[in-house]
Amino acid sequence: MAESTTRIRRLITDELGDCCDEDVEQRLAELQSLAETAFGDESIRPVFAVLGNETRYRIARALAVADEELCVCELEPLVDVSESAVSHALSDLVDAGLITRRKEGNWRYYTTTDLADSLFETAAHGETR
Amino acid sequence: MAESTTRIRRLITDELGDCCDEDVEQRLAELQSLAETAFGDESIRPVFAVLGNETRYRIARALAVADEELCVCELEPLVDVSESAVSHALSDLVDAGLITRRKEGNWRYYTTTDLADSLFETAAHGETR
DNA sequence: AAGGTATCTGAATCGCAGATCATATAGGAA
DNA sequence: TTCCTATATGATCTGCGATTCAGATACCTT
Repeated sequence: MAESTTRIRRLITDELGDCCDEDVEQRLAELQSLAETAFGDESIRPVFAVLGNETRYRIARALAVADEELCVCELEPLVDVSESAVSHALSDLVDAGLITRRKEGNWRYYTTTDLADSLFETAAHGETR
Repeated sequence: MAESTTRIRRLITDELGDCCDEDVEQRLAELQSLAETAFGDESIRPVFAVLGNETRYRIARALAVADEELCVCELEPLVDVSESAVSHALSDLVDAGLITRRKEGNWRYYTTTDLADSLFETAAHGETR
């Protein structure tokens, strides 16, 4: 603790020309409050992690681009992994809230959720609004 | 090839009641075209992968929430890893286009790009527009 | 110049994520 | 029921990613 604040103190000194203990306390308190705001809900992080994998990304992208539901056997030729891997990937995507599953007989039809669609759209042009 | 189309053929038969070779060819061509559209630009995937890691996610979130630039020594207390790990994480975030670096003397100031801000915003309410 | 500071970078380690294989489940047809 | 099909799940293994350590770099002060 004592050691961890020395850089912060020097930083404040550089920025303001001077620095007292109170300044350090205040900056640390600000950072603490920042952390609470920023890390309060980390439920979105797994969504990014799921889309970071090539197999899952490709499946999600294919479902987003397709204007219809696709079933497993249609997705399999699009990625270069086993059928089992596709199934695992689909489960992960469903768990992350990025796609939905619909059963019909032996076939399972998948499509993207609004979350996935909006993330891809945002990522595509990279601007807010 | 011959074996990989049998499920597709059965699927089309189930869906349309009948299926000829031409139907299979057409569906496969559609999937091929879908793949080209969906996978044409995968430059965004690393962005998701970068944000999937807790350390990098937290740093990016902190910078997004802060209404000012932050330097490394202010970010370090927010994550529970070594200073070196923070530096690695920052490099990865810069490479992904999620944050920018500004030098000032010995201090490096970081802030988020529009891409990061819009991705967090989109992820937050999970809808397009 | 020399010494100190903040940060970065490369090498090495280690744990976990992502793949496959084998098996389980569930629905349909006979 | 029994057999086949499509998909899911569990176990296992292996390569890669995330971290740390050690050293390098760049900037400032004296």
